[in-house]
Amino acid sequence: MGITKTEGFTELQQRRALIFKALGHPARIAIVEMLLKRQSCICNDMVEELPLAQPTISQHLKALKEVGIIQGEIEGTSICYCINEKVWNEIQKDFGKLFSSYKASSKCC
Amino acid sequence: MGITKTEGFTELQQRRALIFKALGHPARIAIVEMLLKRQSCICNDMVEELPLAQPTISQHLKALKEVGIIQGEIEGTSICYCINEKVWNEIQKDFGKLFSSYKASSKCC
DNA sequence: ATTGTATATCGTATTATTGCAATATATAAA
DNA sequence: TTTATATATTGCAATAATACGATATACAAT
Repeated sequence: MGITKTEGFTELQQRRALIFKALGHPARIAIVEMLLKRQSCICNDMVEELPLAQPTISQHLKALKEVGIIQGEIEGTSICYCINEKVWNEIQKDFGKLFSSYKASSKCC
Repeated sequence: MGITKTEGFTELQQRRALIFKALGHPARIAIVEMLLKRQSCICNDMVEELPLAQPTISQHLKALKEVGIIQGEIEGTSICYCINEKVWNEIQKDFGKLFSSYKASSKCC
């Protein structure tokens, strides 16, 4: 139905899914990569670097902002985006835990 | 348009986006978590544990299999799924690199 | 052969996502 | 005030994703 069922899943599972989903688009990956590379924030630079129209990029920025991965600050006539340190660290920690919980096994496959 | 533009993005950006997207649903997170917890593989167990119908779960398993995160093996009348060790380690490494490339900065925001 | 069990696939209704043109908004500069 | 620049929002068309009933497939047991 296009609608995602949430009942029956834990809060953590839902949160993880939302974060992964937010990063599940090449444009949003590219945006995050830009913000990681230049510690200083950007904005119109993204519109010039990415192969998408300005409204589309604005839309992707909004999606990343909604889950807390990035944040923006007005700076004159432009807007300065950057990684949200707190959220980023939380994600890094949680994903690290998730990925390292794997123990190889010959029990199957 | 519902269709994702790929031209203009690197192979790595696209690969990362596909992995994140594959994990961007609570059911698929739950499936991966089950496979992480029990080293031994599962199958019908997922249908019994998850709050979704069997065809829906089969669909989610397919999505995870398509990006290589999990793999299945026929075992009599049932199918035994498990994490794909090689792919999992690759993802862990790449994501680790991505997340650790962040350097906090007071240059903005 | 028939029955039961386990999965996958098909078809389809519903909703979400993507992309962009047009437009609105806001600030800075002239 | 007018103009230019930077972003966001709206509206919409096209496509993808989600969920599930119905059905197909495959094997095991009787």
